[in-house]
Amino acid sequence: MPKPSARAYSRYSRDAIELLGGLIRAARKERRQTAQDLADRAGISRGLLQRIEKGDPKCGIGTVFEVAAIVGVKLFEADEKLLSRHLSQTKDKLALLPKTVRRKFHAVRDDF
Amino acid sequence: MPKPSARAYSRYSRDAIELLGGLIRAARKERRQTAQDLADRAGISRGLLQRIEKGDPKCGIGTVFEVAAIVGVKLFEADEKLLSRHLSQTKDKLALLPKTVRRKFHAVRDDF
DNA sequence: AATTATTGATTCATATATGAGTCATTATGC
DNA sequence: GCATAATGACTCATATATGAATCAATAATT
Repeated sequence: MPKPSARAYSRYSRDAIELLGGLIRAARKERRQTAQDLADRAGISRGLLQRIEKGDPKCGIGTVFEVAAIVGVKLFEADEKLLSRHLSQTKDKLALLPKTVRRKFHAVRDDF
Repeated sequence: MPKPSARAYSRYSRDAIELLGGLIRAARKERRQTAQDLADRAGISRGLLQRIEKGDPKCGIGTVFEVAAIVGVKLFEADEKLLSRHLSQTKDKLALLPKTVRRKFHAVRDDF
């Protein structure tokens, strides 16, 4: 019997996660760094690092980003300064947007 | 008594995650989409979406990326085609790198 | 102004990710 | 070729993320 129901992920998401993991692994090896060593630096277990590098969608985004940062893989192609600037810009933008959104249609009238 | 020990995240990681969450929230509002509606589409609870948009590091990377994809936030600033190409390139590169790395130094001689 | 939808912030039970450990395999350095 | 370190693939116990539900506050429509 197949497992009841895991979560479903789109192709795009899976590719992106797998790519991120692959980039991490490549970067680690280029630095000639051991999996155990990187895991230690990131404060995680070697097993978890293995799943991250393999592209497991069920890893905490915090740990993944942390590991990526350590080996120098950037998700936004932005350095620290640019990143925080972009961050505050986004916050400003959010402040302008309406605080709550309202669906345009109350219900679909299909009874005619 | 302060909580024993949560995990630590670097400034960069926190900023990156918070930025991603903010981009998601901004994109959702621009589409005039309800939090509940987006959560439904992503197959997650509204509470989890809330944490994602707020930038909680402890969310599964799969769910975060999935939500981002739904509202059109591009990871790696790459569309679907570019992403899969980059992915296979990385795989090729990994095939070339040494399968295991070896630490250069067995131990640090500090006994002199 | 009144009504109603949306959101943010909780709490709690439960599903599940993570750490620790083991084992077999393989590559590396000598 | 040998010794050994690194890796991949498991298992299991436990910490923790997630879903469900609720409530108050606030914004948006009529």
